[in-house]
Amino acid sequence: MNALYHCISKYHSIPSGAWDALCKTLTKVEIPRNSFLVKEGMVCNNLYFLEKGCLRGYYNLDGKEVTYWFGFEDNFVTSFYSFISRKPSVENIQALEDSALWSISFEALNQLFDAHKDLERLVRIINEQYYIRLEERFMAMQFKTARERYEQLIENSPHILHRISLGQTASYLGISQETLSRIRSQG
Amino acid sequence: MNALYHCISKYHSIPSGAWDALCKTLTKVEIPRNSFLVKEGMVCNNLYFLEKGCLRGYYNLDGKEVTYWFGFEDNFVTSFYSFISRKPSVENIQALEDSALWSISFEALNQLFDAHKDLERLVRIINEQYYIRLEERFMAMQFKTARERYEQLIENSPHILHRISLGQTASYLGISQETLSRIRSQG
DNA sequence: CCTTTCTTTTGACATTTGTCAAAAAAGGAA
DNA sequence: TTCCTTTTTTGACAAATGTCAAAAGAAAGG
Repeated sequence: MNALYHCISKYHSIPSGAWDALCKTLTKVEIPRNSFLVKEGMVCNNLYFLEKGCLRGYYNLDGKEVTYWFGFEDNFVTSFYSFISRKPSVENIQALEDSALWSISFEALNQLFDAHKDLERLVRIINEQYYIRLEERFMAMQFKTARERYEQLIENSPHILHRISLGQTASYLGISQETLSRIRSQG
Repeated sequence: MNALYHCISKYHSIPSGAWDALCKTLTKVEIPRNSFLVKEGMVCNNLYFLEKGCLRGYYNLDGKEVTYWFGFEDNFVTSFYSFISRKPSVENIQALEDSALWSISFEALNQLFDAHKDLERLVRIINEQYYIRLEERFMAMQFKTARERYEQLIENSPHILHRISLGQTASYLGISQETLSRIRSQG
């Protein structure tokens, strides 16, 4: 759990009592490549911390898989809409590599919030940071060309290019695989 | 402040002590049409609740104004990135109509969080709901055509069409004004 | 090493959307 | 009303990106 502790400390320092309580409720989850953490139609009851491996979030649109999100080491992962609203997920979360995660249920997390104000603050702050990241991606999507978005990806998330296939990267960028292939070969 | 009280009650019920404390720190702000609540380059120190009127968030990209957000009655408004990170805003927030808002500073809000756990919970929950909305818009932007996004706008936010000019609506949808005009005339 | 499968590249062409310029329409002020 | 300004529409054309199909390349298994 060192990775988790190190990760959350960057957002907000946690008293040891709260950390201990958190540790007690965390469950380790290991899933093999290609298996699913969340499937559409099911309520996602857990928030995860990805310790090792790599995941993607995608949904089905007109028979196509649309990837809109990747998770790597030290990322928090969940089907956010489902986890928060307690409604069935519209998305799937799949392991792209053998992965190891720490899991906490919605219920347990909310109980922790009642008991440990610092944990609620931590999550508030993390949510805010994730909001800002989504906002950045949103703006890029709305106002930049395919090539600019690709260049921004090289700049900001080069690890994606190393660990993710071209087709899925293209989907993530909101362009077709062929277009990305052409951009990459200096088209 | 009735509108604010009614609005936040939908998210989380607030004890009267916390509500009183909040009221004491709120300042009323009234700004005329076309004036600015936030200008790029300045740190946005306040979170606002829009009681009356209408605002837009936009930034300048290659000499063009790119509108990516509108605020109406009962919306919370701020330059989120700047408010959270305490760095200069990259965006402008401008009144499209004469507007009335309630304002709270970053500092005052964080002091309230220390004193009233329920207020921090409220904000956490509101943040989560706003995250979900942004996620929806993001997905629409990434994977739907201009026409589909317009139809989704009619469905979800018809008030935008009534109160916002065509050019700004087009920008919000991530398309040119001409394209939106053509879509609207059944192109 | 060979075969099979999956991923990436390439070509030809269609579609969507953007850009520029001008005309038309709508709205405000005197 | 009449003039002036802003917004919206229209046309012609260009650029960006998607789609389909096939070929080339890379990875995996036996």
